[in-house]
Amino acid sequence: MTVATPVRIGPVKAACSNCNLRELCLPVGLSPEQVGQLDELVATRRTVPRGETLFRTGDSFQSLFAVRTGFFKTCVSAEDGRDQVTGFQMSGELLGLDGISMDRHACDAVALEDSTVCVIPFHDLEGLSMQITELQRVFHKIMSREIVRDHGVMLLLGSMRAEERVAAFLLNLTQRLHARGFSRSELVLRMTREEIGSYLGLKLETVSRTFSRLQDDGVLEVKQRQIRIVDHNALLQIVNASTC
Amino acid sequence: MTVATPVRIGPVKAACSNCNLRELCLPVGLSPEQVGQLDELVATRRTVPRGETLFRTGDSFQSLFAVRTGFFKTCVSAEDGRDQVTGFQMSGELLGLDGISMDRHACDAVALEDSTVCVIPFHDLEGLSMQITELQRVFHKIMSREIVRDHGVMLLLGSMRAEERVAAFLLNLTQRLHARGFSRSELVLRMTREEIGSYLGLKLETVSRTFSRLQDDGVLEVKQRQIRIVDHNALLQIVNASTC
DNA sequence: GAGGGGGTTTGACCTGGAACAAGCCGGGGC
DNA sequence: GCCCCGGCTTGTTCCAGGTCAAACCCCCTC
Repeated sequence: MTVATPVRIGPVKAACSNCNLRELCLPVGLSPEQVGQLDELVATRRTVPRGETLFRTGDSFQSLFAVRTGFFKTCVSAEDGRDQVTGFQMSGELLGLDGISMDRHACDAVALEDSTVCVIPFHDLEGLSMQITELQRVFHKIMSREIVRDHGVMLLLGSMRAEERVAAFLLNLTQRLHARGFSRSELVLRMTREEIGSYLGLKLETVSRTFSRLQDDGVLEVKQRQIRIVDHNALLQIVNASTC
Repeated sequence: MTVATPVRIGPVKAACSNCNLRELCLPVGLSPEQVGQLDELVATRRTVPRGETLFRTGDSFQSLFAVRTGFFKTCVSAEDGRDQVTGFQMSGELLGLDGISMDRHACDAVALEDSTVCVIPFHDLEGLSMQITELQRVFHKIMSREIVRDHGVMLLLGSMRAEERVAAFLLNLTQRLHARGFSRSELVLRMTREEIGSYLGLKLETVSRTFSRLQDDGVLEVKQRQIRIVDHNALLQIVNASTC
C-alpha cells in the first residue's frame, strides 16, 4: 500500500476512517461503521500541482472532490473573458457541487498550491446516502451551507465598502483556518492580490492600498503574503460599522 | 374538499399531480405514481398576503416552500441593518434551502404580491427521497442550480457595470417568465426600484437612470413598472460586451 | 376633487475606487 | 553574485455611481 507524496500523480487509496479532517468533511457526525462504508466509496485521491485545474467549466461531472491538503480557488467566467473568483477552498471543503445541476462543471477549480483531493464518485454518494440517513442529512447541510455562504458574499459585494470587504475576508479566512488548528492571528495568503480582488469585487491596487491602510492604522502587519492580525476587534468593528 | 381562494388564510389540500407547475417544480421528471407519493407529503398550502413574510431569519426551519402563485424576494441582513436582496422567486421555485444548514432560516422571504406556497415538510422530503432515486436526484439538482445561480450573481456584482447588471437582470426575468408562458418582451415588475437596486448592488436612482437611458436608446419602453423590451439583441449585447 | 403618500424621475454635485503609470521587492535561474 | 520577472506598492488622475435635493406621478382615501 503506497503512501501519497505531494508530487505523486494519480489515484491512491483514500480512507475517511483515519483521516484527521473527519470532523470538517463529509463524515462529520457519522458513526465509525458508517464512515467505513464511506471508505469503500471514496477510494481514490488525486494530486493537483499548484496552478493546475482540478476541473474546468464544461467538463463532464462525475465526482465531487474533498480537499485533503492544499488550497483551491473556484472561478466562473463570462463569455467576454471577465472572470470572478467565487470561492477559496481549504482542507475538508467540497469542490464540484455546481456540477450536479447540469451534469457538467459550471466553474473552474484551480489549485493555488500543490494539493491533494479525495475523489467522491457522485453517483455512488447518492446511492449510499439512500441507505444512510445521516449521510444524506450531512450532504444536504453542506449544500445548504454553500448557499448561505454565497448569500453572505452577495451581501458583501452588494453593499460593503472596500475596507469592510477586506476585513470580512480576513476574518472569514482566519476563522476557517482556526477551525483547522491554525493561529487566529497569523496567516499566509495562498492567493495573489488580484485573486483577492476578484473575489471581493475590487481591483488589486485597491486590495493592496487597503492592506497598507490597515497596517498604518495598526490593525494588521502585512509582509507580502504574511499577515498578522494585530487588532482583531478593530476588524470586527470595521465589518459591523453601520453606515449611518 | 375546499378550493383555495387568493385571500384564504391557512392550510389547504395541495396536489402536485394536477398542478400545472409540475414541469418547473420539484416533481419535474417523476413518474405519475411518484408524483402521487409526493402528493401525500406536500399536503398543505399557505397564502401569504403582499408585504408579509413567509419566514424570517432565525425562524426554526421545518419546511421548504414551493411558490405556487405570486412573487417573493429573499433578503439577508447584516448586523448593522444593511440588507441585500439575494433573489426573486416566482411560481415553481423553491424557498427555504438556506434553512437546511443550521435548522434555522438564514434569510427573510417576503411576498411582493399576494401569493400562495405549497408547504414541503423537509424531514418527510428527505425520507421520501431515500425511497425515490429520481426525487433525490431532482432535489440535488435544484440545490446545485441555486448554487450556480448564486455564482452568476457574484459575477454580476463583482465585475459588471450598472447598465450590464440591469440588462442581465431583465434578461433573466423575462427568460424565467417566458418558461411560465408569459411574453418574452413584456413584463410587469413586481418589485420596487430600491429592491432591484439592492439585488444588483446599485442605488435606486441608478436603476431608475439606467432604465431611462435604455429607454432613450430605444432598447426599452418603461412605464413605471411596465417594461417592454423593444430590442432584445441590444440587451444581449450589453451583457456580453467585453470591456476592451 | 383635494390631499397625501409611496414610489419614481431628474438634476447637481461629490467621492470612492478604477485606471494608468512608475517604481519596488524578493525569489529563482544562470 | 547578478538579472529577470511576477507580484506588490504607491502616486496621480478620472469617472461611474453615490448622495442629496426637488419635483413628479399615480393611486388611494376622504
